[in-house]
Amino acid sequence: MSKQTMTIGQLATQAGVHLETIRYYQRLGLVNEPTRPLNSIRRYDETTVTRLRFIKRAQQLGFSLEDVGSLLTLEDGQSCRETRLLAEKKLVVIEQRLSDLQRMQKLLTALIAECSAGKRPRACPIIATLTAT
Amino acid sequence: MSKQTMTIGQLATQAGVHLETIRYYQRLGLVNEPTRPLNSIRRYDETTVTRLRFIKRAQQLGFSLEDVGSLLTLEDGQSCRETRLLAEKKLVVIEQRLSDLQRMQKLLTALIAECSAGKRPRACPIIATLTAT
DNA sequence: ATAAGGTCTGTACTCAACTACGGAGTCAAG
DNA sequence: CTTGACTCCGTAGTTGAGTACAGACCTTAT
Repeated sequence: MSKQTMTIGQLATQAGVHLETIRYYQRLGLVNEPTRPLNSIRRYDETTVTRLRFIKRAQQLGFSLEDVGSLLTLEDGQSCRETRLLAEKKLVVIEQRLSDLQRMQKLLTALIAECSAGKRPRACPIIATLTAT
Repeated sequence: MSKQTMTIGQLATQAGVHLETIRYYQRLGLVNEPTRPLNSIRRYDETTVTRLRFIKRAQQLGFSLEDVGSLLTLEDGQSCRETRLLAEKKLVVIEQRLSDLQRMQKLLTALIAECSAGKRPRACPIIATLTAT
C-alpha cells in the first residue's frame, strides 16, 4: 500500500469526480474515510483514485450505487460460498447486458455500413434489437 | 400495424411498467399518445408494449431517457447522414461498455471457478477490471 | 504571523426518473 | 341503469445521485 499523500481536492481531480461526490460516497460507505490526524486534515492514496474510477465505470454499465456496494464486497472476499453466490448472480446480469449490447452493436454496424454504401435512408429497426420478452 | 385494443392499464401490465411511467414517457415524447376518441378513452397496440420494453432494456444498459430519445430517432431514419453520425457515436459508447463488461465477465467466471475448486477464499481484484485510465 | 486558499461538518438544494393522488369522466357486468 | 373499476388530467411528493454553501478550522507561501 502506497502512503497517504493526497488531499481530498487532489483526489477529486485525479479521479475526475466532484469533491462533494467523494464525501457522498464516504457517507454511503463505498469509499473509506481515513482517520483524521489530530488537528490536521485527511490524506488519501492512489488506491482511492482507483476505487473512485471503478465506481464511475460500473455506474456507466447500469449498476446502481447499491449494486456497486455489493460488487465491492467481492474485493475483500469473505466466505467462499457467499462470494461465489454473489459472483454468480452478478454474472447472470452481466451476460444479459452483454448480449443486449452485442445485438445493438451488430445492428448499428450494419446500419452504418448501409449508409456508407449510399443506400437511401430507411427505418432502422433498433427497437427490435432489445425486444426479447 | 395491429389495431389498437389495449387500455393503458393493460398496456402497463403487458410491458411490466407502472402505469404512471407510461404517462411520464408520453410527456417526454418517448411514447406517443394515441388520439382520444370523442368521449372515450385511448387504446394502444402491441407496438407500444415493444417500445416500452425497449426503453427499459436500454436504461439497464446505462442509457438515460435522453439517450433513449435519440436512439429512437434512428427508428424512423431521417437523413442518412444524420442517422449515420448518431449511429457511429452510439457505437463507440457501446463498444466501450462491451469491453468493460467483458472484463468483468472474465473475472467473475474465473472467481467462481476458483471457489468451486475449493480454494480458500481470497481477495477478488474486481476493481482492477475496470481500472484502465 | 498573516492572508489566501483548501478542508471539515452539517444542512440544504437540485435534477432525473419516477410514483401518488384528487376529482371528474368512461366502461362494462349485473 | 347503476355501481365498482378504470381512465384522464393536473399537480404534488419521493428516491437516488449528486451539488452547493456557510462558517469554522488547517496549510502554506510570503
